Amino acid sequence: MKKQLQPIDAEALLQEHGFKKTPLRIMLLEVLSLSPIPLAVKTLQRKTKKVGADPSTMYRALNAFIEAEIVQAITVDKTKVLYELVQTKNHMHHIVCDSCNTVESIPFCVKNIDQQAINMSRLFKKIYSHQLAFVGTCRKCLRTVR
Amino acid sequence: MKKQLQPIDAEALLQEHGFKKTPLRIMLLEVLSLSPIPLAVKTLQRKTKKVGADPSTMYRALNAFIEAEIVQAITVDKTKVLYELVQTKNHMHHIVCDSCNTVESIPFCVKNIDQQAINMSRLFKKIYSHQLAFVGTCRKCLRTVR
DNA sequence: ATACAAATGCAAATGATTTGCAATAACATA
DNA sequence: TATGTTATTGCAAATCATTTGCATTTGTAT
Ligand SMILES: [Mn+2]
Ligand SMILES: [Mn+2]
Ligand SMILES: [Zn+2]
Ligand SMILES: [Zn+2]
Repeated sequence: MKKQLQPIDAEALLQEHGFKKTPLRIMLLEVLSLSPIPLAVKTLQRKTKKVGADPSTMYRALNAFIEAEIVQAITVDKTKVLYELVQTKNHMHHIVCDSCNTVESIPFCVKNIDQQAINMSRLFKKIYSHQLAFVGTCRKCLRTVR
Repeated sequence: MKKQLQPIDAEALLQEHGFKKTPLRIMLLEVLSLSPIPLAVKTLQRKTKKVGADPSTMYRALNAFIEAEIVQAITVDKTKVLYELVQTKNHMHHIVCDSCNTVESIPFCVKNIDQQAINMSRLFKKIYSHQLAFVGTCRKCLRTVR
């Protein structure tokens, strides 16, 4: 069965975190909540064009959300930053196409992965989180590219 | 037992890849090969100060090495890019301290992790690589910070 | 309706990385 | 060892994403 995306109650979420309910921030959270994949700033700008916000406002909103842990930035490689809502239920990992840069989020996590890492570490004795990203070539690109 | 770091034969490596043996590139590879952790550009600039290279030269060298797959860039979060030699023997994952940003490389990999990801993917049927980074607070910072 | 703080737009600053180009250094080979 | 070819370098300027200062606007509580 396919995962159903629920539009978030953006206004409620903003209120919970003490943010004012502004058009951009509301739309930002809605766009993010309706996306099955993490989105680049450029994409977010395009998708929220209707409320016409300045780039600086966009960045300020995203950083405020990250600070509040409503949103997380995932960095796939050194040139690509993507934003997604923090999903407390099931955290996500990602697969990136090395050809078209398509990103797929998958609710995947190896059990005990953190503990295994700890066991191998000299410097750490506790881990709070981890980020795992896969790189491959998506089916579409496999057809296209050679 | 502690992992022994072998200084690499930088000149041979450069030759194998058809690079000219210049002072900066030789020292860059030596510095990277002697570091137990991936290094930031600033650190590399400091550690290769003796050969006095322009930043643009440093970046050109690093990008050439990445292109040649001698070096890989790992991106821990959206503001931090680190470089390390590609270790064909045992690929690395990383643990980052959320306080002091210390990075530790660990030769750790969950078996079959790629296949498990594939099984959950709609868009991909093959994965070439993955990057896994852990975040915690290192022992030193646990003592220091509160 | 008023008052205050948060959020915004705009322009300018920042900072890391890249690029064009002329000068230089490395390397092959004569 | 001298010479020619090409990769590599330094420098300055360009680029690009992101951040910041500040005056103005907007949201919200009273
Ligand atoms: Mn996980
Ligand atoms: Mn691995
Ligand atoms: Zn693709
Ligand atoms: Zn630390």
